[in-house]
Amino acid sequence: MTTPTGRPRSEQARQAVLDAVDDLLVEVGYAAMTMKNIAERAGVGRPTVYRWWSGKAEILIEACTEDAIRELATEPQGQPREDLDGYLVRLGHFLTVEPPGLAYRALIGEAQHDAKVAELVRKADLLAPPTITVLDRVRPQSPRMPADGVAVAQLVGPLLTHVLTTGAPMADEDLRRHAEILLEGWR
Amino acid sequence: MTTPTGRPRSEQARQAVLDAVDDLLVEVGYAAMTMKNIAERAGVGRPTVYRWWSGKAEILIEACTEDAIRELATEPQGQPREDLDGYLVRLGHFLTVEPPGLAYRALIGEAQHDAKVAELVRKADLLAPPTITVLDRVRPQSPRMPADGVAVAQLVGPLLTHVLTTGAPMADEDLRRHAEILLEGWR
Amino acid sequence: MTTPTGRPRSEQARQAVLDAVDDLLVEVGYAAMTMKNIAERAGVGRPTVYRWWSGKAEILIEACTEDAIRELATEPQGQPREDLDGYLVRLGHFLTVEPPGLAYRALIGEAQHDAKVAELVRKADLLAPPTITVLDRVRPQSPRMPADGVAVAQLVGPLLTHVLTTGAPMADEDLRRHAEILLEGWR
Amino acid sequence: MTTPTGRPRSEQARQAVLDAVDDLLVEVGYAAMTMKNIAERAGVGRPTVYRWWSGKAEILIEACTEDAIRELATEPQGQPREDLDGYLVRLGHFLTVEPPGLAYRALIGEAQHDAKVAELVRKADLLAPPTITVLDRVRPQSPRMPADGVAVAQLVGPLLTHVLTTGAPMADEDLRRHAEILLEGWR
DNA sequence: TAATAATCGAGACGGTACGTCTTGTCTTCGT
DNA sequence: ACGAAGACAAGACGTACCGTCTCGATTATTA
Repeated sequence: MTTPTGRPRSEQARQAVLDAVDDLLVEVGYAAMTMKNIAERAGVGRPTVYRWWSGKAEILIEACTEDAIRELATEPQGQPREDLDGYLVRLGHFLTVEPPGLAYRALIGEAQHDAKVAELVRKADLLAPPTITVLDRVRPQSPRMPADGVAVAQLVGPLLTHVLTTGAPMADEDLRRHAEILLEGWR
Repeated sequence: MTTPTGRPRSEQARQAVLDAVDDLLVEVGYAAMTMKNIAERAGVGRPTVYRWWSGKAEILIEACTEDAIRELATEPQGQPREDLDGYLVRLGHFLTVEPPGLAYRALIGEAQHDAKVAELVRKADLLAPPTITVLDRVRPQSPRMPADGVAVAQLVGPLLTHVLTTGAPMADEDLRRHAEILLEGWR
Repeated sequence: MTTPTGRPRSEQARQAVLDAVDDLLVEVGYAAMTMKNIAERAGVGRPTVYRWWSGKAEILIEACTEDAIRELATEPQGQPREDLDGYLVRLGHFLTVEPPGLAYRALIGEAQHDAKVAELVRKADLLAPPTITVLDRVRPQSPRMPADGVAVAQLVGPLLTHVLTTGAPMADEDLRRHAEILLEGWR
Repeated sequence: MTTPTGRPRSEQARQAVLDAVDDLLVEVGYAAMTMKNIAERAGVGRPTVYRWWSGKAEILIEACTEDAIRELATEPQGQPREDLDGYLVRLGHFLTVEPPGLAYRALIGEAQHDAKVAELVRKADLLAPPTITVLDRVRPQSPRMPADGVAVAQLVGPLLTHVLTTGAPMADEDLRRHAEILLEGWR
């Protein structure tokens, strides 16, 4: 066992960087966010940022992971269709309006250009936990629902794809139709 | 009416740029591809590139659009499930191995950071035409299949999402399961 | 023969950089002068500075060489002693007050740390030409005056050394004494 | 009167720093010597270095002052010319080959950029003591030799200037000529 | 024999210059 | 008028060192 020596990491600096990234994402967007202005906004030296994160993607994923899970929690509804439906509407809003959702999209985007970010996104697998929570509610009425991996993809894939390729959420009506068909297929 | 005077645009230069982009995408990837090295690789002045395209995304979309549609065409199979299934396998390969597929993913990625690219991607809507072709084949046996927009999303969304978030295609077995459930839901 | 192609070097940018260095040397001194603030002061991109000069020493030597020769020119005096004496006083002032003289000292200083600068300083040999001009005037009365290299060193060496090690010029009285002794030794 | 309490200064740390500076000067040169690598080389914390010295120049002057005086001591020769001559050859070697001599040149160089270092160099006045020792030997035969300040400058100035501006010592032949002329002037 | 206090090595901190890179524009000459 | 070549201003990149700070641990002196 080695006792760490030297000055300990400043939790204040860490939090300032995470907050700065949150703010900048909203204010200027992912593309215009640079390691330089993150450091300046956080009131932190640039090397301090590089000491703990290798790029803006890594900071962003740390900044938004917890938020995402919390924000996607939904109350159980009476009916399976309402459960799925409500969740999809919630998710559509998350991905097109809320900062952590926009951050997640930016990260998926970056992942297509950078293998390191791809690995981070793959590991974070942000949507799986809240989606599985919802799926578990409808599982009793859906005996043919496939394994989690496939079921999650079936539920959120169409919506996520639509958002990523058009920038807009699917119409509520279409989401309802989608949920209905899936439930039918899983029955 | 103005008859253009002076030296006309060089078709040779245009083609050299498109070829350079194709090559560079494979050799160095989207991120490392710059307007500078595109121009150098094409043996063309940088201003010539900027004169006709506004950025690498625009060049790329011009370079790969036609290819995509052609490469995703599939032969009709005997059974609906085999039609969908074969197409999905083909699409998985396209998105993870073939250059136009990788280019499309890169463009979707860039679209998350750049509204102008998002617009290009939205307009190109690369996957819809070949997907609709396939859907039309199974439509007779799928009376409850929703409108094209939703149906396309339901079919390819789970796969595309999986590729974009993990970098790998879905397992063939999972694709089969997915097609089966959808057909059930559409029946 | 190769005709140079592309946009030619901007003489305006070159002059702006040389002027900026002159100004900054006076305003903030050699140590605080950086490639960054030279570029900013000149209203020029940093790469433009690096394209033509490798460091501030190289810019400075280009900026002050011509000035130096011109500023050290002295009128012939009636007497040999007055010729040497007047020149030494002039040189003391040059080295302790005038910008090109301060620049030259800074360059000699830098030369002790950087072999490349040392080479530049060696080649410029700023003091030799004006000093030889003066020596030529007293040569008729100084038959034993040694070769230029040694004579220049004997005349200006004591003063330059004094300035470099104390920052101040030698007292006029001491300069007079020095010139007198040298003339005696050369007679 | 206050007797200092607390842990006393570590003489071991002080010596380690001085040794590290000596080594680094030879190994990497003055320019590449940083407070950081001095501390690392000495196996000492950076604040410990800053606690006792304000910069590398200050350390260097402490590290080499004593050496210089000792190393420049020369045996009395029979003849005045041989006394001066031998000393000048010795000094040329000192300034171009021996570490303390190189350190002294580096300090004179730094002094042109930094007033604080200039003050240190001015106070150390490294060459005066050994030079005066030699001058005293020839004073009996040199009734017109001026005051120490001027005489020292006259003797070593030409050589030091030559070394500082060219990096090389003067030719032995030229040194001999120089000494001869000075003695003539002082007679 | 404690308590006190200044030192020590280690290393993170905010700051800033470094020299390189790419961006998109411009200028020049040749086609 | 368009082509290539390449210089231009701008500014982010990631690294290095600066001098300061905050640690826990050590080492004398003082009480």
